[in-house]
Amino acid sequence: MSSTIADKPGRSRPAASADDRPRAAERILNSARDLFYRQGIRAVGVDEIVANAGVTKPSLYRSFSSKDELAAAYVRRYEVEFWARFNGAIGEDAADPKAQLLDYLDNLALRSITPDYRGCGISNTAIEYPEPDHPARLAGESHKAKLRARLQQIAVRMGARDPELLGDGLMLLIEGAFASGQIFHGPGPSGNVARAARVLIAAATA
Amino acid sequence: MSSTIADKPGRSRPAASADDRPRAAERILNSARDLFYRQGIRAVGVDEIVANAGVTKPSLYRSFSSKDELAAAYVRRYEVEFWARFNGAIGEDAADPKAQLLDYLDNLALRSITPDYRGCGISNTAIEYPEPDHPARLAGESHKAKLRARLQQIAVRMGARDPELLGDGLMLLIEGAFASGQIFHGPGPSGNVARAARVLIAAATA
DNA sequence: CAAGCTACGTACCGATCGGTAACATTGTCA
DNA sequence: TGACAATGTTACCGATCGGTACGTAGCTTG
Repeated sequence: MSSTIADKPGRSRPAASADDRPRAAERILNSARDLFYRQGIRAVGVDEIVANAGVTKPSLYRSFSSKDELAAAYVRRYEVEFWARFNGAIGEDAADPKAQLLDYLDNLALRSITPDYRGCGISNTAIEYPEPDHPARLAGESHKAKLRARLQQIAVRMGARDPELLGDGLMLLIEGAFASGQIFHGPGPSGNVARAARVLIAAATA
Repeated sequence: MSSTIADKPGRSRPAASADDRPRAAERILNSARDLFYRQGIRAVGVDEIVANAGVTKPSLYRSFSSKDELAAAYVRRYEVEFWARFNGAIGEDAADPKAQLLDYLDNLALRSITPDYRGCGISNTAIEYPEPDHPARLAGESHKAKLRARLQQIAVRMGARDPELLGDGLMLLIEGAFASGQIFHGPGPSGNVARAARVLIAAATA
């Protein structure tokens, strides 16, 4: 996958040390994931990342060529987690895509009204980095294009008259929940994302 | 309004110079508005702001106590511009709130698919500053609460059966357009925001 | 054992960050 | 003319930024 992360070195197990604690690169990416998601990428310095990971700075730059590349690795990893959750709720061969999508949205609604909710790490990253050639943004754009296509495909399987319109409507609701979920304190508009989607789906498939 | 900005000093016109060029505080806020919106707040240094404004750093700190306060002033100013646009499309006493809201959304759809679209400066700011007591975030949260209430009020006037649900659905679509409009390159999901809203409104008022 | 390699740490770099102190200049008004 | 408000000028501060040169511990293999 990502050539940025050191994979099997010479032969057999290198096993960093006698203990089986994860290798530096993985600890760094774990640390970056938490800090980037919670505070934003620009708000977190590389010193904080390595301190939180229990490693030192050169270890970071041996596995990642720059902070920008680490941010891109963070986005790619976030995408894996996203699809795990999404596909966990909505199987590719779902018998009832509508019910499964609404399951996902119910879950999103619940998460989005928790106090420390921070929305989608990928959307947030794209907002932090408008430069069109930033590696993290490029990874994020590719992910969002996949999600849009996937929602359109689900709309087809739900029998929508205009699948592009329904897919985009669902995409807007989801992105809206990502954003407003981290702006409102108590239960905000994102708490109604599943209900709004239900209305949209019903109207689009009636 | 904002006590951060120097307002009428002694009496009559102070008029900084013989020329009628805007005062330093206003030039700085103009400069910050453009740079913050286009690049994000954390990405822009105060040196760049003052250079772009044609003033010097001490002038900035005479009118704004910190960069964070300047960011808050930027949000408040952005809010004024937002309501000018919104209320320009949707009068408080609109005869046909549905048509006027769809007008606004048509316009939003058009803007959101332009190449350099950067979404809502206030949403972006809230995403950049998750700290709950940051002055710019506080100003942004207050604005979004007002917008939510306004959309709910419009939903009432449209005769929605469940105005909170319709208002929140519209809010999610709008925030979704803000976000995805700056993620997708060509025409993305945000291009369908007005159509999706039309479907939602029709179903909610049928 | 000694070479060689991998994985890591110590210490440091120049640049930039937000912010300030002290003083000079200009225009307005009384 | 003299006080005042507003801005510019210059130089500086400590902190933090992303990034790196270089040394070293420990395992593996001849």
